[in-house]
Amino acid sequence: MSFAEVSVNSPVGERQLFSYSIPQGLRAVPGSGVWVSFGNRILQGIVVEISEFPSVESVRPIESLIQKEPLLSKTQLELALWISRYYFSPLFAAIALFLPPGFERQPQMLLSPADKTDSRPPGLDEDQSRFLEFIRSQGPIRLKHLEKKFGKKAAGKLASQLVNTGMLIRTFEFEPERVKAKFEDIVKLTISGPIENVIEGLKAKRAGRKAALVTFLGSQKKDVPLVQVVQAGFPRTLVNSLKVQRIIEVYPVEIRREPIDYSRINTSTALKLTPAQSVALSSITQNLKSGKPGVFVLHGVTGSGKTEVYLQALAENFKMGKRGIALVPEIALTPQTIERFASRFPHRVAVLHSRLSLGEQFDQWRDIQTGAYDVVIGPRGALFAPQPDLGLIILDEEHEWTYKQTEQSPRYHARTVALKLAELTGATVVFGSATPDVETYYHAKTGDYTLLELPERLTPRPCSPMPDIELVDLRQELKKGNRSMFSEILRQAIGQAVSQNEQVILFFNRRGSSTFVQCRSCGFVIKCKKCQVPMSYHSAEEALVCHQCNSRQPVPTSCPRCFSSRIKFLGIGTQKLEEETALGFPKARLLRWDSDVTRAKHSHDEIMTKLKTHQADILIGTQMVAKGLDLPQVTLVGVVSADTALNLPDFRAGERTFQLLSQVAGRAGRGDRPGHVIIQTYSPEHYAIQAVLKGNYLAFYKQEIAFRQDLGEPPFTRLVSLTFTHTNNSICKEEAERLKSEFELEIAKRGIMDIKIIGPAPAFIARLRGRYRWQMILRGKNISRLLKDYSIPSGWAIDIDPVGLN
DNA sequence: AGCACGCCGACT
DNA sequence: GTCGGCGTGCTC
Repeated sequence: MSFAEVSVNSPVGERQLFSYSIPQGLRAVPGSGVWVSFGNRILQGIVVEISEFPSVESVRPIESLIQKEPLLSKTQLELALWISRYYFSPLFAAIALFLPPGFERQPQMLLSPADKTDSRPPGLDEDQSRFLEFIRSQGPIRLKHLEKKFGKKAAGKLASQLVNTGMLIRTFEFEPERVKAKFEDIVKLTISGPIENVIEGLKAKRAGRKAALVTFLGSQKKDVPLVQVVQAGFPRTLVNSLKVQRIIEVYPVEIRREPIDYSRINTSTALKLTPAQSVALSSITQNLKSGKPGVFVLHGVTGSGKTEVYLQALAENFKMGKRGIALVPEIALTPQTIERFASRFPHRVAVLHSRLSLGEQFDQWRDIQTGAYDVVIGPRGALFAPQPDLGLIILDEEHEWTYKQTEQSPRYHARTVALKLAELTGATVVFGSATPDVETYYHAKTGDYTLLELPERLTPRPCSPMPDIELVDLRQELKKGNRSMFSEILRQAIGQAVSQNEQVILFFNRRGSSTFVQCRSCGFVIKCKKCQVPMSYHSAEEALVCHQCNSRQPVPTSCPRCFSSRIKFLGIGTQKLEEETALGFPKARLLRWDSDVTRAKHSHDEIMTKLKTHQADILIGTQMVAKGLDLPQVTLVGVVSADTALNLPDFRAGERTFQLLSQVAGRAGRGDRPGHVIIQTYSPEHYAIQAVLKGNYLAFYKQEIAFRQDLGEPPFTRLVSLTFTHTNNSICKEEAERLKSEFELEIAKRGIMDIKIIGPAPAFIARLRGRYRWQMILRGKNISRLLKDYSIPSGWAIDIDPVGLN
């Protein structure tokens, strides 16, 4: 007798596995999806292991298998267990990453009347009677519907009262299956002997249309889908009557919903590589051949041909009978990349992302599992595709923060998980970027990863060198009395570009823009005296708050450094920028692009089309415009204020600024006219901005890594962020402080030396959806020693190796 | 999540 | 005295 240890789809706190007996004849193996009873409900679960002895005395049996084949492979299960341990996430949440799209189904409570009689039992109050009568008139009904009619709280209460008195019966049912395989009817001729005989026979019976249909079918090389038959003008009834006559047969065939439209894509072949590309490719290929895991950092500026290296490495990988996964930061912004993959490997590229219909996702997933695709491309979640024989994992633009999942547990980083997956499968990993993450580059420098450099920009057109970049010191502009958002230089450049029928991008970083306070005369930013982090303005309190130590100070009326009274919140948004641009350049056609605009589903494509067909002259936008736009007619990029990202209370602010500005700069001069970039800033001397000016990653890296070492930030330490949320601010604060002292006690008890607790303080996003948020950061080399065997109290969200401000 | 158990305030 | 508020703990 053996038992199944099952991870159930229910928030079960500390307990991760539950033992169930395996009924005779039921083939449950690790990875099997099962239905199990749990409390009074039936839930989905995944068998994690088979054990000789159950963990408790009395166990219940597995109800049934969800499907015959296991849903997770051994490797996937192992990776899920690792993710759950490393990121302190519930096991099922980690397992769910690997499940087919639409798999998860929640149980729903169903209420039905206990008897058919219309008897009115005594002792019911008005609400109860009304509730009961309603259900009796409707028949069995979902609690969800009743909640809509009676209110969530009232419905739940009335339901349990009436169940307890025996008036109602409570059962559970599952949401209907959300996706199914799609079938298509195919028409097939089933005649023996020469087709002419049949046609003649039909004609003799004056069945001209039937004869025509048979002729049509006979003229086709293959069996014909019913839709095509109907399209050709043969009515369905005609097909049916031929079917009755046994002249044809209609059979269903499962069809693939394929998201890539190949009708618009031309096949491409491998390009000739530059010497640097060849070196990079051959060292990746060598590793592929060795079958050992290896990690490469492909560092190359925009346009240096990283994608070509990916494509040829994938081709080498296929030659060895292996498959690959290629991750991109955001699918919506990388249609060109997908097209390049699809044109090189026609019908061998799968895409997986949430914008596909569930049906498309499901079909892609299943076809990937059967080995139909040589490469899967998608955002971070594509890493969990059931790609067999994995040999190569690519992360394009590996520095992008979208690779970190932040909103939902497990808060994993695709880069970290990719390394673990490679370790388990023996796959080769390639991290590509023009501005590698400082931590990644550090590992490359110290020899943990292999560094591959692509120094030169490929110049297919005779004159498209790197754009020239110009800094504008906004303090000087103010001295000259220019208070507008445009410096004189930028204003002139925009005017000139527009008059020459060229396109302009104005980049404006809105995030956190209204939270810090800066002197517009000398550029001084008010920072916390203890933490040296920019302080955030809180309008509710009329105060400046440090988001690291929670210290406060009043909003000053004059600059503490130069005593100017022009001290301001930098609270300008894209809308205001749009207004000012419209006023300054009345003839130019403007287009605004930020998250407010692109929330609508197809607006992205609309904007791209408008830009490509030059229906707009000036594009105004936030971070989105920095990525992946390949617009040859853009000659000028203006960065309205480079300082917003620089002044976020985050140690990665400098890195973020460097990455963003480098990316934005790369948008200019992609056509045959040279590009020009103008960056407006109050801190022109800042090393991150200076490095952008010189286009020198290494200079930035050296400075940044020195700072990280001095301040004891990653990669020299590790961070863990803990956030507690509550509707009541003081309860929230209290709990945060309670956990801090608990940690301090634990640190002392375990004798750990090098952990620093930062905070607790209100999180950068101090209030979200009506709930207050308090945060504390653990920083140190040995955080795992503290968190090992430590159970995080409920209500806390834990983020291991956090990125950005949350 | 759902549900039971259990302990304190406003009612017959 | 009781009904019911929601805090805590359990589900193989």
